[in-house]
Amino acid sequence: MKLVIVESPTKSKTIEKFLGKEYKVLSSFGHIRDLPKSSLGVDLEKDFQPKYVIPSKSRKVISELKKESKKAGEIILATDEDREGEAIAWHLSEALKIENPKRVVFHEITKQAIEDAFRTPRELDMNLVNAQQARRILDRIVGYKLSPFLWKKVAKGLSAGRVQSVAVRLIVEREREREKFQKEEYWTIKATFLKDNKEFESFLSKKNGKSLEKLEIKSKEQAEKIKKELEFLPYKVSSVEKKESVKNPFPPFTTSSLQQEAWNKFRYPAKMTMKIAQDLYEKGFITYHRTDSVNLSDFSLNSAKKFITEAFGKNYHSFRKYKAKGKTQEAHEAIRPAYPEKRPEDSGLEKQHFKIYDIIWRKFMSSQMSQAIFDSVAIDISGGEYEFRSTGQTLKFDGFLKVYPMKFEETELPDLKREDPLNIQDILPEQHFTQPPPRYTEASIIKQLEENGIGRPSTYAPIISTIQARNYIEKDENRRFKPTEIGIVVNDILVEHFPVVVDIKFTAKMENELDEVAEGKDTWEKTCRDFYEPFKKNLEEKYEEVEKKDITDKPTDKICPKCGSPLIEKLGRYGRFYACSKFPECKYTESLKKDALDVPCPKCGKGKLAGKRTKKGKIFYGCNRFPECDFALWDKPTGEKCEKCGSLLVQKGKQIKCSNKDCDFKKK
DNA sequence: CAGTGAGCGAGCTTCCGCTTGACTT
Repeated sequence: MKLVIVESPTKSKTIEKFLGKEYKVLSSFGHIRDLPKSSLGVDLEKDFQPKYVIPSKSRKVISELKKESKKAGEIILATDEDREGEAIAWHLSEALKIENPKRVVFHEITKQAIEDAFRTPRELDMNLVNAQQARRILDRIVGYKLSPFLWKKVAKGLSAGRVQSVAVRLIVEREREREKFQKEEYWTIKATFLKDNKEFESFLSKKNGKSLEKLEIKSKEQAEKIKKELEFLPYKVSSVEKKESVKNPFPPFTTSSLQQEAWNKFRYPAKMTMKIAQDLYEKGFITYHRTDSVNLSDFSLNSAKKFITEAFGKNYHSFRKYKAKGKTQEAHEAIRPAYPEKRPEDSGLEKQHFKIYDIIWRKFMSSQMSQAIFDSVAIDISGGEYEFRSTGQTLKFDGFLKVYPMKFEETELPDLKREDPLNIQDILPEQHFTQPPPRYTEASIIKQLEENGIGRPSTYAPIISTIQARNYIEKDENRRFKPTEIGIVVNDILVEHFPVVVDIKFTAKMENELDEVAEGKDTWEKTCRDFYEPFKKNLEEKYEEVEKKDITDKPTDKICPKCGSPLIEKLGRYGRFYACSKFPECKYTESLKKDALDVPCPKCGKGKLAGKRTKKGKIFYGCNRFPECDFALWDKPTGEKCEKCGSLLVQKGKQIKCSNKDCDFKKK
């Protein structure tokens, strides 16, 4: 018997089918060894020697694998062909004490590819393993050295890391841009012209042959003055430009683009999308859902061709290969339907699962289709020193849009020729204001991180959860991210005192060095040393330099009701609170009541409801006289009362409903 | 994932990346 070990149980099931009876395929369920959770686990005196432990969760897996490996005549490690996959293989060989592990990698889960791969096993690539170790150790040092610094200088329980701190930084910086932003008024001038009893729209575009800048018309007066000038001018067509324009289809999904589209189309949080994708993957509907690759297997390309040709005709099909921009560690395919001929409507899937499968199927199928073709026309109309421009487009050939519908405007312009005279019908000045850059959404922050190479497919969703759990950021009323006060304070400390680590380019620089290690041009120890030596020196200085009080404390003129000493305003993990200046002798604290709603408690009538947090960080609304009154709700009360039963109404998502479980009252 | 909590400073917290599961002393 030959034992094959892969990292995922679903992968093990599928490849077992392709291998003969003499193979047994088992799964490691991801990494099986790691640095210990409760200590640094890196010997800084001995060249960063890591101490690996087997977490309790992996204990059972390992003992099972050990048992089987003793029976096996040969052990083959078939984890993914990337840094992490190579490291898992190495950890397995160490933990299971495998003498001469055979390492096998394949890019595609087909009989042919797997058989080929098994005919050409190689040895473990220790350079690649060492690049992973360097990555792991650097992340551990950054996280486990910076976090305690924050505990000491700001508040306990805080955290910092190569990835999360940059994510928070982006959100804080965006907020600052918004605060700094001064909106500017500007005007555009829209006109309607008439030709053969057909009206069409046009926008003022030039004056004296010079393009009008966006902010050139600044006020109503200015706009009205131009309007007056425009009213009595003679107009004629000065140019007609007709051409074809094309729109190409999009590449198939990666984890990141799937998460973005699921948010943009359905407002699904990344975590939810991943849960649904996991189900679809386990049930065999889609390929692996944690990937940064846009590659497609030959099998899938042929299936797509067959499907498209049969369903829509040959002219709708077009072979397309996609390449990821930038660096990727391509161990998988893009996310695509496992069996492209299985159309969403025939899948038997429902609701959320249907919606996610549907966009995966459409994105994949359309990626192999022809471009859409538009007839577009641009018409310039001159009058005196002014010029208007009208643009129109009509769809000539839908191509991939047949499967992947997109909103676009179709406007048909009348058939005009140069020198045609025109009458102006209506002149409409329109007021606009420049807009501040928008707050990040789950979709746009993931996009931004990915573009900077920060985080991996398996971590985008957890990153978003972590920085919310730490209370660094929160969602506003439009489910967009804004930083909290503690988030801003922590970010500013990191940016001021540890600029190297929270540099947006830090990850990219690290990746370059890891590549050197992977290519054997550099050692992992040197990579760690080059980072750690200056980091250590800086950290020591900052422990001296930075004063906690300066960051968290503000004096107040309030007096402690318990002992009469002054109260101080302090900043904790969950925001500001008042505390007695005589702490620890007097432990009096008081909430700042910023989060109290203007909703009286329906139980005691004396208190008000206030937003609070459970120990796990989940928000609920409870009476501010707790513990004397224990009234609490999960959903945010609106302040109104139910028409049916008189209980409080609450906001649940978009819906307003009654908080009384036995009452079915709903609104909107 | 089906129930909610009073301490935030004083003590065991924290990283990133791979993968699913849930008795263990």
